[in-house]
Amino acid sequence: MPAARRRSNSERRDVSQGRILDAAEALFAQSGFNGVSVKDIAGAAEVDTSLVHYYFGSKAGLFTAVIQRYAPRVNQARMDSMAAYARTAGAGLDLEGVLRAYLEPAFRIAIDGGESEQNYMRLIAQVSVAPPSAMAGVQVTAFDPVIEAFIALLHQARPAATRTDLYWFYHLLSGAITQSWARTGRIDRLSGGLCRSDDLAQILEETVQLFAGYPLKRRA
Amino acid sequence: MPAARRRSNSERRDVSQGRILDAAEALFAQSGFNGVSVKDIAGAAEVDTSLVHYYFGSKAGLFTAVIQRYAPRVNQARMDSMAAYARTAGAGLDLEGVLRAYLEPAFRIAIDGGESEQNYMRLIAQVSVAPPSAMAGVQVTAFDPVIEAFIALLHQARPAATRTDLYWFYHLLSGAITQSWARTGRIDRLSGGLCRSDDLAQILEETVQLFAGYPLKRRA
DNA sequence: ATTATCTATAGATCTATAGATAATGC
DNA sequence: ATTATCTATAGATCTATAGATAATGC
Repeated sequence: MPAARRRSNSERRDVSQGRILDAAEALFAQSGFNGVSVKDIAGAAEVDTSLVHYYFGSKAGLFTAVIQRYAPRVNQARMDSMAAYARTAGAGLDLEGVLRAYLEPAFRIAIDGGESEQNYMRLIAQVSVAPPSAMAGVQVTAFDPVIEAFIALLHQARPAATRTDLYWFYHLLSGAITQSWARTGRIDRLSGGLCRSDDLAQILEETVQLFAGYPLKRRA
Repeated sequence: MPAARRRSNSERRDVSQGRILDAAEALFAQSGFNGVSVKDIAGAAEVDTSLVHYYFGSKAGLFTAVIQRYAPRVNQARMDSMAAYARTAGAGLDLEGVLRAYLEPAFRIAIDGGESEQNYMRLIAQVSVAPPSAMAGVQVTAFDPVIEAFIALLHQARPAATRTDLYWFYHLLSGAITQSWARTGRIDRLSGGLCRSDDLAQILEETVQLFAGYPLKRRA
């Protein structure tokens, strides 16, 4: 039996913060901001309650830290994917390609990632439909710049569409995605098992096919 | 000044229950089940806290009562609308018509109704994406039978589609609707005011147009 | 006599902090 | 010396109920 290894302060810090963030992410995703206590989170993370306040200041601060943890990774993956597609497709850029370039990275992170990434997506889904007051007043604006880039690409794929069209299109698309991230099991129950809400690869295809069919052009 | 009118017990009961349900609906929609206290609700309803327990037993019981209040009205309106459409359209039944027959009634209730109806829709939206544990364990199954009827009509409009196709279609549609009921103001901010998330009449049109364009037929 | 409403409070829980202790840092 | 962790607790708040009072019912 080896002697207990000496851990540096930054190691201890990282480990504790990571445990707290993982536990908070899972519990917030499961029960919402107000459905979980700091004590619950500390218990799940196997640290003391006071340590949560030591590192994150307040419960709201912890919530914000959870939300912000993977945002840069998701944003970067989307930006890279859209840039790569725009480059390869050139003038042949189309709606299906743009949709796939935007949607695929986040789905890939959820599919390839572990529970943590999936809890994160579920949490983002809830925050997306909740009024700010329900979730510690956290507005999710971290993804906004990437959405602007996505809208710009959509415009290239459908030059005749108005900006209003494009934003409504995004509104409906984001709703469909939110529903999928949430993984409530509702469609499993309704369909009698034909569809599985955790089959993200399938959902990605369904989403692309449905939304790629839209003319995105103002009716008379 | 007239003498204080004598109110019957059933009147007093209805008034108090109604005030409590209205207040609960508004506050739950704004802050979620766990973001609101019974005291908050009683205060907004201008009744005593203990009256809430007298009429609804528990906070969870009140939440369930709120959810169930308008469900029959929404269900009945949808069933009537779909039956009427199936009758008039006959063999000429198409996807756009089916979508409109299913979607229009709930939108109409929200558009023609007051704040209460709109708060209700917002609450349904949140419950739809929340795991059961986040919302007093309330699963929304009240609408399930009507969804089955909708799926059956969809099948008539797209006979070649598989049941799996139809359920995925419903999954994505319900996400879009949920996002719209939630009225988060997000699309208003993103679009710089071009789109308004409380313009339900417009959203109904956008939703019908987008989803009616889908071939709903298995790809190769 | 029954139903609706109010008063008062039990008992649990929650967020947050002050201050002590135990590690690592250098 | 500084940073991480633990102990103990303040002070607020929360759900729920027991029991009293004030209405209506008949």
